[in-house]
Amino acid sequence: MMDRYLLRYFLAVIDAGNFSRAAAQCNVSQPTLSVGIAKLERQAGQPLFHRTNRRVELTAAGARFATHARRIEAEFALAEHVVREAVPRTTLRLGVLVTIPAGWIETFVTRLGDTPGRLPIEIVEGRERDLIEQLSRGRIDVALTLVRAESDRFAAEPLFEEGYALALPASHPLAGRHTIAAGELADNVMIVRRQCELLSDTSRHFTARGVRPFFAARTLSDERAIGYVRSGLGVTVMPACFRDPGIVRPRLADFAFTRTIGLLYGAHVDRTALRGGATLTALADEVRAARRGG
Amino acid sequence: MMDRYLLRYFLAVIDAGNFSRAAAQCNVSQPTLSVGIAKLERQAGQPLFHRTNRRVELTAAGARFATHARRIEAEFALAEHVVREAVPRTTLRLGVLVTIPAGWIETFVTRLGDTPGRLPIEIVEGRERDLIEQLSRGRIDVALTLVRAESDRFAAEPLFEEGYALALPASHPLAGRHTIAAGELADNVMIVRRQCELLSDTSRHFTARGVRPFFAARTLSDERAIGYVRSGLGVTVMPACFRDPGIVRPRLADFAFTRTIGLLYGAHVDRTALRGGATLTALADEVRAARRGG
DNA sequence: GCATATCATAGGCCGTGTCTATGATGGACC
DNA sequence: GGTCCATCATAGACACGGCCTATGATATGC
Repeated sequence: MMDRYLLRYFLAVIDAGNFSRAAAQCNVSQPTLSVGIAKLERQAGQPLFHRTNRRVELTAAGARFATHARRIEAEFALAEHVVREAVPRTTLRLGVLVTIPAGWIETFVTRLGDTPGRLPIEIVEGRERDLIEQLSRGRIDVALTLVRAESDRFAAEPLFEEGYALALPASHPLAGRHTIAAGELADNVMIVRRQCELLSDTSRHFTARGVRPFFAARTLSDERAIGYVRSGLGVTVMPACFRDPGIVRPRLADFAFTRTIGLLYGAHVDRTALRGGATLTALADEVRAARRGG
Repeated sequence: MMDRYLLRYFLAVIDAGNFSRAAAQCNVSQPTLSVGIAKLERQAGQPLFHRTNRRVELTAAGARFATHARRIEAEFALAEHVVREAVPRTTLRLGVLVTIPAGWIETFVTRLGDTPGRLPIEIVEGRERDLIEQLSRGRIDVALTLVRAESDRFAAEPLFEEGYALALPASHPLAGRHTIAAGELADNVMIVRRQCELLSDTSRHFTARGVRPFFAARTLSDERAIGYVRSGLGVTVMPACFRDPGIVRPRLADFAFTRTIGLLYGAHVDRTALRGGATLTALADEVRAARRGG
């Protein structure tokens, strides 16, 4: 496995023009450097230098390799430098729970263009556990996701709390009702939102009440689920925040689950610095506004 | 000095999520990986992971470092790959002797745009010895420079031979003459072309004939030298190929030096492949045409 | 409170990168 | 043509350090 010190030998030979000077430059003896280059060539599978007496010249393979070797060394130097100095992040990596309406994020991103002091943004979608994992890996900086009382692993900023509700087509016989019991939906075809954080609870709720529906669709997208509902394919249960002209959202009786949506901050980020930039403030405002007005 | 294996440990921890799984992934024991990370952190000057029991999370420094670590690993993989496979060069790196008229190269580059099968080109200027060094280092592929009989280090393709001549302003008293002896220029102010491959020979030629002129300018650019001559600042000696409306080029008596201009091919390049592409053919044609017509 | 998971520490083994010493080869120079 | 000097390659010894097993410290979960 090609090691770094071999690259330094290699580059030194290129720069110095011969093995002896290269060895001196690397603070090793000439034989050491010689076996090093030999080892590198063995690993490369072919000679990297043409040894004529009096001087060495790169072979074609050596010339190709040199470009990458230099880049690697430069990147090492940069890495060693950057790990010490606190360079501010240039992009905000935002995780977004899949069960948050896509429209909110679209609006947020659209309006972000006008926000002064905004950061370039990078969005990563995922389920709750995906986002938590990405957050702990340092792959994202902030997650717009569920905030749970028991999750104290990350600094949390709750934005709103909401319940879950049925989603029926506007033409559904029960569309005018305010609250509907599970039993009343016994004959209804249903749609499974596979990404839902409450999937098993919902399933349990119905089976416990003797309702074992046929599932007309299993989807990972809430937008498609809404489309199916609107078209009359079936009904489903979704977070209350999802609204659409073609569907109604009556309560499901005795289904008291709620969720709190908010921001979770990765352990590696400077939270105040992120809030200082207007980006996250804009996101929080947008989410709250969408929740109220949606 | 941060070694490659430490980077692999580091990245494995990020990917695996904890030290034990990372160690397994690297085929080392957990303690080995543990001391490896500790070593890396000591070299980095600060912790890269937040160790809470149950899991590890990247620190801010760790997150910054991770980007570069991944890039380095990717580049290593690429280097190992590229050194084996013969990927054709995508650019032709051309060295050009500084004492070759800039206009030739400009015309060549301009016309190259129309040449089918051309390679993107990258030009490196330098004196003869600079180009030879770059060529042997594999930094350039071909050099348009002096071809000497005794230089058999590189494959050579001569294009033309020429002498050297005086350069006088068109208004100079001796401008009409075909040949001028050094002694006739005793009172003339001269211009030193510092980059000239024949500088010392020229100087010797004059001093040997008792001419010790005042030097009005020392320049590294032939175009500026011509400008000085044209403006009447002084006279100089240049390769015969330099022409300009404002100057005349009489011979310098008993100055029999000539030079052969041609292409030198780096040891690392596949010469036939390069000629196969139309780029070098175009260059050779252009140089010969400029020489004839110039 | 025991079982289980985590990462850290200690001490010894051994691979390998390093050294010095020497050889092989090919100009340069008289 | 023989000597000198430069080049890179090879051989054998040393020792640093990366690796192991064994054990400890600490927190979580049933």
